[in-house]
Amino acid sequence: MSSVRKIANSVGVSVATVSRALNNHPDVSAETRQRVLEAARSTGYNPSVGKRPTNVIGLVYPTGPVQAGYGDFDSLMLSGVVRGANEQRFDVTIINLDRDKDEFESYTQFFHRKGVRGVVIRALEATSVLASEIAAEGFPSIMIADRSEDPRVNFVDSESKSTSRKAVEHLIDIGHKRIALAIHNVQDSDHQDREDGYCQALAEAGLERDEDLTVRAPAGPEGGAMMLDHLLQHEDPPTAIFFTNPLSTVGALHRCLQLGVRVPKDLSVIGFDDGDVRLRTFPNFTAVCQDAQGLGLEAARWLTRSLTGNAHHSCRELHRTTLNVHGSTSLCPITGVRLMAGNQIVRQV
Amino acid sequence: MSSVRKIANSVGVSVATVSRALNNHPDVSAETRQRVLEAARSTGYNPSVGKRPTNVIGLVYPTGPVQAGYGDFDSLMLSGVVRGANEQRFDVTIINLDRDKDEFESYTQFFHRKGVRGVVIRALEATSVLASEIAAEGFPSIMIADRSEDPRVNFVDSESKSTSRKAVEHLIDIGHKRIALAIHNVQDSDHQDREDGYCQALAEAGLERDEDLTVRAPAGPEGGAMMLDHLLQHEDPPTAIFFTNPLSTVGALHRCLQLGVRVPKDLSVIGFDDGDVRLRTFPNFTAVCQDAQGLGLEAARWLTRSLTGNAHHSCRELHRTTLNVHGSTSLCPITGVRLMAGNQIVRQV
DNA sequence: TCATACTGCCGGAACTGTTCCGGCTTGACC
DNA sequence: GGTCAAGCCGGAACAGTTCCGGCAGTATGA
Repeated sequence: MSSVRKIANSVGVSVATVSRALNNHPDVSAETRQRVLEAARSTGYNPSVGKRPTNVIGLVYPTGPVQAGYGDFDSLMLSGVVRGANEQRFDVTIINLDRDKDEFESYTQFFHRKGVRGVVIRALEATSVLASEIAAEGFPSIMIADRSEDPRVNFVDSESKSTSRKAVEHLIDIGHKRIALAIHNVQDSDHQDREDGYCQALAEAGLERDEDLTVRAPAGPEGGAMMLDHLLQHEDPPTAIFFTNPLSTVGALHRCLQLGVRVPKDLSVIGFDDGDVRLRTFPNFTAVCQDAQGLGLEAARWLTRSLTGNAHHSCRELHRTTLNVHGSTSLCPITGVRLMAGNQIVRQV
Repeated sequence: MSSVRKIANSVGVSVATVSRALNNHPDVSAETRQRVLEAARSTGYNPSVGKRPTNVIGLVYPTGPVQAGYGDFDSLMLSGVVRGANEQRFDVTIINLDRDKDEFESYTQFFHRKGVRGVVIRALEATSVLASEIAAEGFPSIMIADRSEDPRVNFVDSESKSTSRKAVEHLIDIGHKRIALAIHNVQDSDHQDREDGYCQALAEAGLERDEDLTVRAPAGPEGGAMMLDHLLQHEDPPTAIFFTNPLSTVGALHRCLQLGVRVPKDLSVIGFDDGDVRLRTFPNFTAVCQDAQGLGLEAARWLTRSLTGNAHHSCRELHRTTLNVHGSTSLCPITGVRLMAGNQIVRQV
């Protein structure tokens, strides 16, 4: 077991200096600090008050305080993390990196100062680099809601390709042939998955993909409405649309009600959901659902098991998503709906 | 400053015994433990590793791991708590009481073991007693999203009476006279406030309250639909309804779309919202909005300021709510809508 | 030129709290 | 009455942090 005194001996300084170096106090020369940190890293130093190891994991938000605006997702994920940590009697502390992590401090050093033995990293945009850096230091960590090419990075992510495919297959099964894809215009692995699932289902059924039936817009209700308008203005409009974002789906369904497009009689709609959004719209929409709570649960469970010694080496898990069928999908209509100038609706074969 | 050695001296035992008593180890007699705990309480003992006080507050969930199912509320509140704690550079750790609090352990003792200097208590059902007990021990604490008669209890709660009143006044201003109240059938201070606001607005305008226009049902979409049906079956149905729960409002709006009742042309609806639910329905509904994030922010801000010495004595704050007008309210129709047998809609004067 | 003062860096010691080990007392049992 | 076990407690050794003072090097001023 490593301790400040051991490190002090091996480096040839006093325990006071070791403590200062570890806690980022100014009164240490850069050269001494480096030697101490190196010794701490190589001996796997883990601070402990008294003797008891402190059973706390951190939930790390990379950018500022926890962001709102992700709907239920964060709440559910947090709930899962807390439950997962519970199983091994761990507590959860919320850490935000950019508040008081010193620039010259290593992640390991920082997390030790915070008194956590491991961290769950909430993936936002471009968190992958961060996760790689932390993993490279060897600090126990797992990223949640994103994946990484880096083999050292542990993660739990949603796998939405197969369910996206299943969603489109569902539409094909009930007779739809012109199926549109309305996608968030950001290129990440998640959205690539959804597009891939869409393509696979079409190919499998022997349907040609019509590039005109793929539209992109920012996530959000306005984007959803815009994409709907655009698709319905096509001279041979789709009879079904697959939206890859919850709020886009909401916007599109609202727009349908405004225009008088009857869902699902005139048009079938499948969306995405993280939480309960699909149950708030009219009609409730058929959706590919991510299990946000399950992600949190698995991540925290793996991390705490790994810390208590009873876990496998790495975790690179793709969590399954489910297709929940509600009232926004039904048999392909004989007459499709087309949107004309002046927001006029015409039904045509 | 109090320490284990001071306490050991004053009680007349060894530091080892003090530590054991404080940490709930078995090898201490009940009598000794009592004397130690009493000394710790009276001297305001606060454990510290080394010298530095640990700047962490706890977010306490009384029953088990954090519950999902409150929609955005918890996510937003948490976000607020973290931001509020940020200002004084505090961290937040999530604590669930019924996991590892020993039965014979005081709350103070438990929280010290967890290493937090103060707690924010998330009010669920009947948390008021808990908050009183913690306050009685003198541990720094504040309850969030509920209020208490106990003068020792600090809290931040929503004040929904005045805005409920404003909501009903809004309906009266645009010509409505028969305004119904659809309320969650649980009697707590919060719902009492909403009912009081309703009554005050009616009284102020010289309108008689019709008891037939008050209905109660469980919170949730089904309850909302039931209440809507019941009200519209009245021989002299209301032209506007005030719902005091977000999900009830959702259910009622869905039911309107099913029945062909046009909102707001046939019927005006005002609901409640904690987060973004009002923006998910069609039409988006006019709502009395609680600022969940603001509650969290204020609570954590007060607590951390109080802990760092720059705060007033107690906090008994009622946070303001706001009336957000959306598309579910408009001028009182000349012909009202009545629901007949067989779900037939008739319009009558 | 030399005394003085300041700054950067570090060590000793004193402080915080926890746990191991051993000892004392008490009571039960053969 | 001897023995054993359990309950309770103290000493000491452990964990890490911080205060205070010292040492060296450098700048400053008479």
